[in-house]
Amino acid sequence: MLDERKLTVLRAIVEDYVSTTEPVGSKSLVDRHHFDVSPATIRNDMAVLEEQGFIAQPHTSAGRIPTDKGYRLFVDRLSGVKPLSVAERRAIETFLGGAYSIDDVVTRTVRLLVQLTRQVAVVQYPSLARSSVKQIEVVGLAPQKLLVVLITDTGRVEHRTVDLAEPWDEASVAHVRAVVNASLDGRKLAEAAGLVATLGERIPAVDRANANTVFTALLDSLVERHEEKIVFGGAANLAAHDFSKGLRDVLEALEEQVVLMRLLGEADPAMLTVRIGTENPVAGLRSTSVVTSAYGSADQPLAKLGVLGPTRMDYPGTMGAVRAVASYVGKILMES
Amino acid sequence: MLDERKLTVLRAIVEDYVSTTEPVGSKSLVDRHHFDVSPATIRNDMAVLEEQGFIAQPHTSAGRIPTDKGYRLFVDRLSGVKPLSVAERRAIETFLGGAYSIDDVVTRTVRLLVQLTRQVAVVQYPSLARSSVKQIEVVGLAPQKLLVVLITDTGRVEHRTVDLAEPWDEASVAHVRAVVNASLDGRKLAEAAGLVATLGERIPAVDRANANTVFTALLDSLVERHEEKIVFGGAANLAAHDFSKGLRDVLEALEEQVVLMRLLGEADPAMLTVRIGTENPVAGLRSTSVVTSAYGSADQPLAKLGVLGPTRMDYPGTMGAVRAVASYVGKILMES
DNA sequence: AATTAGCACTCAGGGCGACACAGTGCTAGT
DNA sequence: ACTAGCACTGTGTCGCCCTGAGTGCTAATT
Repeated sequence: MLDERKLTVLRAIVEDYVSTTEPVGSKSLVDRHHFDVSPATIRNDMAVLEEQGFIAQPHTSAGRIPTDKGYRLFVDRLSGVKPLSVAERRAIETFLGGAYSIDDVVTRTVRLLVQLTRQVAVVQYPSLARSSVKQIEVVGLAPQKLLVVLITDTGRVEHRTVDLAEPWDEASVAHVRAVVNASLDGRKLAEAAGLVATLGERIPAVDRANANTVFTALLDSLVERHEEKIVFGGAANLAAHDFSKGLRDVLEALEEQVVLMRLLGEADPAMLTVRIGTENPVAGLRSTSVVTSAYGSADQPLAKLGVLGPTRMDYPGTMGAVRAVASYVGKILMES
Repeated sequence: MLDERKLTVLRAIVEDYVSTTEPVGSKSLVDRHHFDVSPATIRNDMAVLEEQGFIAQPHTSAGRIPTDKGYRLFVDRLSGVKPLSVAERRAIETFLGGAYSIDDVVTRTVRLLVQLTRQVAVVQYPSLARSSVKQIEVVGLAPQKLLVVLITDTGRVEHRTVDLAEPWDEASVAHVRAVVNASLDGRKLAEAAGLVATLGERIPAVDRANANTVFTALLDSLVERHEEKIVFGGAANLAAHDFSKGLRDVLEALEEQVVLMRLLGEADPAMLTVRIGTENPVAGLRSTSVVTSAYGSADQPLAKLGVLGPTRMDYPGTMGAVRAVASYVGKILMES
């Protein structure tokens, strides 16, 4: 029922609308793309496409714009992923290569995606699930204040300050430090978290209270849901497209960690996923599309990242950028 | 030349305009505020105020709106700082009290200010200028990769991953660690930074190359301009006010660290400062006002924070919130 | 059966005039 | 020094017309 030409028409409509932002009519369609048929024929095709719900007209005498369903078909069957230019790939490589810590990798990735797509970038911190305890430091800061530092073999550093009920003394702290390092060194974080509870008994009764406070903080660091730490950037690009009223909602959504979680969370971890307009799980983002991908190795994804923009976006280009960046970020983080 | 009543009129205009968003006329002015004179008299006053540049009319037959100069006078002489309610103060205290690390303090502060003022909050990370080296860790992550961790006595933790030219061995790393800790422990960061250059000679020639790479990373952590790390939040609140075209510029400015630096940097560190509209150093923010304050102790400010909103903002309220939050944040951070 | 030409139809957008209205500035009077 | 009264001015809005883009339909053509 949708022959070859109708699909081509749909593709043309999507492409034109994305680049011009204006409803596209039969006439301009045959002009810009060298169709061998007359506008009237195209109109018939468009009527069918509209009936099927792939395109719609804002008002009677206007051209057509793609519906979410139309974009969906476009993404699924009518377009591929546009590979980046060699120059772009190289730029990504050198830019990300210069990162000197996880936080730096994440913020650079955001900037990179913003730059590449001129839209909003969303990047989730890499999961600590596969990390192991490398070293734990316990340092006295003040008479009743300690700092607990957790270092993982993946180069992550987590820390907590701890307020104690009673003053600490050097020997006890050293002992606590020795105990935790001896028991937890080399363990996976999850594993280590399980062991924390058993550590109390190795501490002399007098120091037990303080030690437990330390253990609590440590446990906190070990189980912290890093997946929930998500950063975004490029909000200024939203203002360019005229969300008019919706902008408020979009910005609000972006500032809610929980919302961002859902946004990335429900995407298939194995591949590039595209969520178009109303397909979106978040109410405030019904007028936007999101392209997401996991990064890390294929079988062991570390976390996700993505790009958000108006449903009228350059899907092939955005997908290309997201895929490339995800791939490089994964590489950078895995080689440690 | 500006008698008592004229000032009162100006105050009334500012207050009304801030709350209604609409130009205010002589009639509504005498209605809402119980002036004992007729609208005509007020009109004369307004004519004078306009002549002096404190108010303006968008078009001939509209009411008046305050100019930047008018807001300036309002802030300087016609209004005070509105203290927060007891409930609000308590909320601040408990909310910030729950923070468990510097990063946490900063992000909570942003959220707090956003909540309190319903505008955009900007918070600068506390300076490390007064911190001293507490401990330095050097940990091997991979054959040619190390992690350098710097812990300060103020509970800050900075880290860098280092890629080496040649593989490391345990003994050398231990030696490097011992050397840096022995030489730098207890030093102010600036001081320590100066000493790093002298450390090379204490390392055996064979390890010199690797050690220098470590030193570079360490130096980097020591001198990193933390003042330049600035976080903001509440962008959604911008959409509420109708910046129309300006919004783009404002968002762009907010995403530029450098711009934020200038924004906070040029404010008087000793007290609450208000920068109104065109007084603003940043071009894109000419339609906004910024209320900033330093936090930390009075003589030793740690950094600055502030709130940004449309020139038409509730100055007394915003100033109250900024002052209160700055005070509490300072308290939290200084008690360590 | 598919395509095309021709034509009537619809609707957003822009320009125009009329009107109401809010708010002003001025003048003359208290 | 204040006020009442009044003429004046510019915005916003409503209705109107017109234009132009783009459509859908029908009848003719391949």
